[in-house]
Amino acid sequence: MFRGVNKINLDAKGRMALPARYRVQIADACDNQLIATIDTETRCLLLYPLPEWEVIEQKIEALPSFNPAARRIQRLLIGHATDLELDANGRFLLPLALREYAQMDKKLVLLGQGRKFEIWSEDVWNDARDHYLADAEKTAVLPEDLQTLSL
Amino acid sequence: MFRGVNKINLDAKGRMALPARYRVQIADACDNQLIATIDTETRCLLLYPLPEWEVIEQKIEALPSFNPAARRIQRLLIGHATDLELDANGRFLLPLALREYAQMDKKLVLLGQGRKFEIWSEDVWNDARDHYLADAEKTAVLPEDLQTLSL
DNA sequence: GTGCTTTGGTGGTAAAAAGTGGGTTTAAGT
DNA sequence: ACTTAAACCCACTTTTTACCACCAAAGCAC
Repeated sequence: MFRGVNKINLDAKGRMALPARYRVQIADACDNQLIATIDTETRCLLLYPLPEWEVIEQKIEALPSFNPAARRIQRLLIGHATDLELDANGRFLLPLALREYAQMDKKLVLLGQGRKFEIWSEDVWNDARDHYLADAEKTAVLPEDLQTLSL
Repeated sequence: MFRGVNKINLDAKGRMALPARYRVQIADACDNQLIATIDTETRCLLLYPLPEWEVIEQKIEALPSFNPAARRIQRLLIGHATDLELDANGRFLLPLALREYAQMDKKLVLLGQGRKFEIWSEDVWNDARDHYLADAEKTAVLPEDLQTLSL
């Protein structure tokens, strides 16, 4: 399970370093084979260990192709999915197209999200985070499970 | 079950010492493996023994990713959750991002809350405490169980 | 009550690891 | 063939973390 916030700098070549504390976990989960794609709801990127992604990809592919919403997801998610590999220093190159989608400049935030990571432009993340903290989604309907969740 | 209020000082590196009276309990509850994350309602932190946290995390992680309220909780709670380990002197390092969220400087308050702890900036805690004492929440509707609770 | 011992809290230091930058080669595309 | 970009490699700088030592306070015994 991946957790936590990490401030990360993108270097001049568009590379980012995976924080060291995740390296062993990544190494034996997927042999440093990662997949990055876009989040369809928000301007951020999703980062999966390859085996984890393959499961999701299969589910997406299995969706009925005559359904417009399904087609949308297929094109966006699978269409933007990119194979990444860590270099000797634990870094990987984020493709320009994905960086542009997520409005990234130098400062990024890597967010552990269980089986995957999210990568945000720091500015975009700060806005989203403040928005969430300000109860923005509270009025939204909560899933049954969540209403009884005891922290 | 964790109980009690403890005044604690943060040192220059952002480390805090776990009060000695909780040490044995923590050691055999979770082998000194703790998780800190943010409280979404208030500017304070939550501190869980790892096994305790994992139960919660699994519930949150299983929520549907296309539900906005679920996404909010996932990003805020799992996104800010950080693994902590006690050093040889019973201290752990609070990540800068969490310290900033909870507006912490030097003086903290550690609050036993059953299966978890809460960590507050002392100033923030004093304000919140006074606020509670001043009946601010009295008009709110009490859950059924609470109405019949006998102290 | 006084002194000694033990335990908890605090601060600092040094070694290791992680992050960062760049240069060179190889591949790819025009 | 030439230009551009990505992969690989090497080296430096900064940060982190593990370890050590000291001080203070509390408890115990005499």
